[in-house]
Amino acid sequence: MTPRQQNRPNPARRSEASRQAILTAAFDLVGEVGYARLSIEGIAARAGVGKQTIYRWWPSKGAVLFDALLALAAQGSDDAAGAAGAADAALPDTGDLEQDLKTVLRATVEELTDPRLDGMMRALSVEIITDPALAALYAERLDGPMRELKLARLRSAQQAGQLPQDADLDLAVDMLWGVLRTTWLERSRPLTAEYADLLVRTALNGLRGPAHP
Amino acid sequence: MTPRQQNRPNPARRSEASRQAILTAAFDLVGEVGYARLSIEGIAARAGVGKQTIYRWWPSKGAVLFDALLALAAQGSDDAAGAAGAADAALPDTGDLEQDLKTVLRATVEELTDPRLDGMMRALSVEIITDPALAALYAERLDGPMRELKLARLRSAQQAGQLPQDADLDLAVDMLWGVLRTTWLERSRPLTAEYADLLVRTALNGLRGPAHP
Amino acid sequence: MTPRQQNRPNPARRSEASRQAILTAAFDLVGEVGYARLSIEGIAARAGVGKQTIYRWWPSKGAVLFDALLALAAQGSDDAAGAAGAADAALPDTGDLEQDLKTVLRATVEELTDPRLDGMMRALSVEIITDPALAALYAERLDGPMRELKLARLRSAQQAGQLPQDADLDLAVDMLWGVLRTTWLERSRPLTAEYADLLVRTALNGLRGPAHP
Amino acid sequence: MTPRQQNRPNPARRSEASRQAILTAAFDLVGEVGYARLSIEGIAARAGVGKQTIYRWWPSKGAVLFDALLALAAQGSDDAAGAAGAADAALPDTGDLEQDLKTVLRATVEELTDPRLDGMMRALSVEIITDPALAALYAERLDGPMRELKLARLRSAQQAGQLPQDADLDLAVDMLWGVLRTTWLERSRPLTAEYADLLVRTALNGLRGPAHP
DNA sequence: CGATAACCGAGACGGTACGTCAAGTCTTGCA
DNA sequence: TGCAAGACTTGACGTACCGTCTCGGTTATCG
Repeated sequence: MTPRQQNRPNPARRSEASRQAILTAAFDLVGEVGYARLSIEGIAARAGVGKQTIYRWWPSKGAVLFDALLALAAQGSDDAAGAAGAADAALPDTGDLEQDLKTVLRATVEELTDPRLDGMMRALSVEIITDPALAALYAERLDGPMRELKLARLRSAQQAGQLPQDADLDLAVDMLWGVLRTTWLERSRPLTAEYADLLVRTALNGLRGPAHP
Repeated sequence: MTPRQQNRPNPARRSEASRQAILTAAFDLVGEVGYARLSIEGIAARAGVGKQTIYRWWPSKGAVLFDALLALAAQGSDDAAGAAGAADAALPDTGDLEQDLKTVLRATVEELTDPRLDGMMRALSVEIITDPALAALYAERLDGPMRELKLARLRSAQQAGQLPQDADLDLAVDMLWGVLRTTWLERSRPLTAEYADLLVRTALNGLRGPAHP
Repeated sequence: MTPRQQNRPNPARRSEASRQAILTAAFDLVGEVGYARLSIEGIAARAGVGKQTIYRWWPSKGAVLFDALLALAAQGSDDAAGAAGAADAALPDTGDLEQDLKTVLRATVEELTDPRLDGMMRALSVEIITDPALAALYAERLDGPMRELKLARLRSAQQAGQLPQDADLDLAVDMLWGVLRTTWLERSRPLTAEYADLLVRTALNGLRGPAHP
Repeated sequence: MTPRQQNRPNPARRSEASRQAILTAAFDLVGEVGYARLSIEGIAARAGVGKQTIYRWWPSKGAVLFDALLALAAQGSDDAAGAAGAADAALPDTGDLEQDLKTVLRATVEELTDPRLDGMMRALSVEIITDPALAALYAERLDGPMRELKLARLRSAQQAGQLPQDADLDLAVDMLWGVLRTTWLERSRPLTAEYADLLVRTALNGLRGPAHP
């Protein structure tokens, strides 16, 4: 028997309408007022919901944001390359690794430039930085699946001989998307398609192995 | 004539003791209770200072944290490699770029593992993500000088023929320290000396190799 | 035709077990946590009953308390002199009015000193003060019958020539029990048998007519 | 040295305007919406004051009501016979005890008939019934002084030979005003001037007559 | 005698108010 | 005037209950 958590509300009786309203309100509000002025009371009011309905189902503001993003991902599962792409999606694989990566990173740049997604992602980032539990959840549910897609594309390239057999693919992912993420978070330089291209070129060089051993 | 700010208190009459007490209290508290529970009132109380004394000299909690880190950097200016190293410091230059970078990144890993610095840096990161003005200040006063040191070391290697003339050194810095930063912020994997080494090796490959093969 | 209330539950199908459990829980809880912390949710939980079962049969918290006291009275109908004595009981009538009244008021003092009854009566008093409808119900169902018993005893004394024919017996009841009640409610002095005795002596004097016309 | 309470706010810096606004708002609101719907938030909002300002200076809603009534008493100190009469006031003393008492009790009836004072007094009564600490405060600060005035008048009558030397004057006060209070609280009969007169006549009989015949 | 309507337990829901914490502003009195 | 102290308004926190409203699951008549 699967162990049951006790004292928890019964998910079977959960109001789907309220859940949707809350996630939508959270997403809308974070885009309108930003993270600093985002409040649970505000979300509840906007969603036309009692505060307790939020506290009943989510442990923290961050968890709500997280679910809002998850819902967004599930909804927009057609956009294979989307940062919030669904689990069954796949990165493009035309055989040309560099070109494919550029396509994907340009799309990511596009997303992070959209003010609503920018606000949402920043808010979630703050929560993740602050709350290790949420960070773990994020790693498992959002970052994990996404990373798997990326790794799959790189493995495909590896099998095609475009990357060395001993390349650290995990690190490759960090280099490509991690750098992009830091640059965006710290606003250290404008995010452009050119920047994405440069990133891909340089990182791939590093992975292809020593040019001058 | 330098443009004058009006309605501002007179810095000449500022109490240095209070300033020091506030910065110390901020640093201590962020290490003890974390960012989420850090409050201006708490800092003022710990510093034995009126709240107004904080509001008089700093525009936001983030600005206090920022100054606290600046003070820390100034104080520990002997540690050339420290993330908080002073402006006149320099990165080690033994002629062996890879080894030097490993040394520096290992030191950075060390710092980010220290709970007090970890707390402080996370707190500041949150503020920077949220507040573009603070991000700009950070870029100018802390990240900028540090980046200059890093660029200097890379330029030195470039002149020594260890890096191509057309290598994008700014991007190199992003790849090395930016990846480290993301990994730390998201706790996506444990920060170790080995990870630092791997990072250096791979990134240098990317820079050394032909960008346009 | 007797007009029927519509939309009301069918009393025939009412669960007696639940009714008893609710009244018992209400009585126990008011004794344990006091009026201020008494809640319908608490009563329902303690009684192992759904909230709706309370709302279905009682219009307010006060009404529950009222019924709880009524049930108590019906249950303890042997104690003729009890404040919660049953309808068919009678006050003692030995022929000695003063002595009989002292007996009854001492018993009342005894009851109001019992912590559980004290809590219950205070709670009910609060509801009565606040809610005129409940006050009317109380007057009709609890205070009324009790008052009738008291009046009966006084009338008996009147017929025995122990009280003037024109004495206002209603006022006499107020003077005896009303004063006791106020003293108890306001805790303005300790409730003792001696106090009861003094009360009886003095009030009877007032009723026996002018000593110095 | 008088012992000082610690951790308490400094009364010297208290805002008199806020204090007045709160007491006025409490009095007005209790008259408008009644005790059941009276809330601290409501009082704060009506007074244009932060909730914390109420919690800073009063321990409970009852304490606010108490002070509101005290303020009312101090303000209306001219009305010597008022239930809220000031400490230096005195009951009328024309030499005719019965007439004087009728005058005073009629005035009390008048007050308790005023909807605003009725609401206020009911609210305070509920709090007093519930909270022994407030009951003690009430006894000391409001009921005590008032009772002293009443006792003074009765003592004067005693010296004039209108009451026996061994009459229990405290009980006399209970009989006169206590009965009135219970009748009012329980709404057991309409409060009229006639009722007040009857009460005075009967109670005085009890006191004048021989306690031990 | 099986359907079908009701009560019942449980508890999710939109709300109101609670009492607390902290934000940022303002005032007072000391140095 | 800078400062410590702290009272002020504001607003959000997370909790407790309110009274209403489903949900399945027993009963317990009635067709």
